[in-house]
Amino acid sequence: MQTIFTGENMQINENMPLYPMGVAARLLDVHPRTLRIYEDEGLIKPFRHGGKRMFSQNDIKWIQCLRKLIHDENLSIQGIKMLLEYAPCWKIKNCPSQERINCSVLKYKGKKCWELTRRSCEKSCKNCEIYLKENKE
Amino acid sequence: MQTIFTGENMQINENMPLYPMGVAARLLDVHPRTLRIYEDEGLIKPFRHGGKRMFSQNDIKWIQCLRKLIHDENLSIQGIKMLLEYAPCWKIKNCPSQERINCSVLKYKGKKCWELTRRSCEKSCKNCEIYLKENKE
DNA sequence: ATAACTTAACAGCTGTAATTGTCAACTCAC
DNA sequence: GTGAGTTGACAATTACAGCTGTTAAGTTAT
Repeated sequence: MQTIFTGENMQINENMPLYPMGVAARLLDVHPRTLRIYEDEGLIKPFRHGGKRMFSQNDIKWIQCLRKLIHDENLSIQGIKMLLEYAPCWKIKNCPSQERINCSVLKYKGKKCWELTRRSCEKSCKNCEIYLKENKE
Repeated sequence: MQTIFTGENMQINENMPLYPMGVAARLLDVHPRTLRIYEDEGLIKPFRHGGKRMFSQNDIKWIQCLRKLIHDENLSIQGIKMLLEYAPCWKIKNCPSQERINCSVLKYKGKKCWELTRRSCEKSCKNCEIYLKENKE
């Protein structure tokens, strides 16, 4: 059984590309088509393994946020795209603090954080005010 | 013939409450109901003369912007409301400069400028970078 | 007191954005 | 080379936000 992880002693984290399209769609209870549309719109940027999309746990959580914005907050996709040019996602969503803890997207600072390479994002978040606040105790 | 303007030697300007509901609706080619909905949503704030709404020329122009955002840019009302918390209207619309000149909303700086009392808005706009840029020659 | 407007509050209509469905062609593991 | 799952590109469906229509009651001007 070969895995796509080639690293040695790699620890599992939220940014690893774990789920192929079908699994991600089932986890989110949406049609795979929907996820492809989100990608076309630039709202998500899953990894690619060969030609195939691979979704991380953070991708899943971000997509859950997206769907809340669309369905609970009545934002249009176009509106979300514009909002993301002015504010990072956690400001837009304004999740209650309970929910914030579960939403790891919040730990990353900057616009369109999911578009950053995970590695650089992971490094810089140590200095992120949100990250520090969430982890001070 | 009594007018609602009590001032002496008042000059006509874009912020005067000139149009009652029916006229405004006809100017904008929408149902009066629609304008009341915009107000309920907090997107416009027409003057009141007694109980009756009175719309200024700037109100009309701002509503035209609103309708473009909704119909041409596919923003939801909820999306516009959220966007206005992060950026002034002219940044959201990103009108071509030709259009900007016609849209006097652009001359006023600050969030939700149409919610400010016109008087204070008029005063502060002299220092507004946008206003200065538009009027430097 | 009449006419022409307004108001708020109900419900009904409609366009379309968001989502789903289907297809043939392809990758890849075993 | 078979099966399970993917890809992109077509179209069909559907849920609902935005808008309109209608009503009865209230102003205001003449």
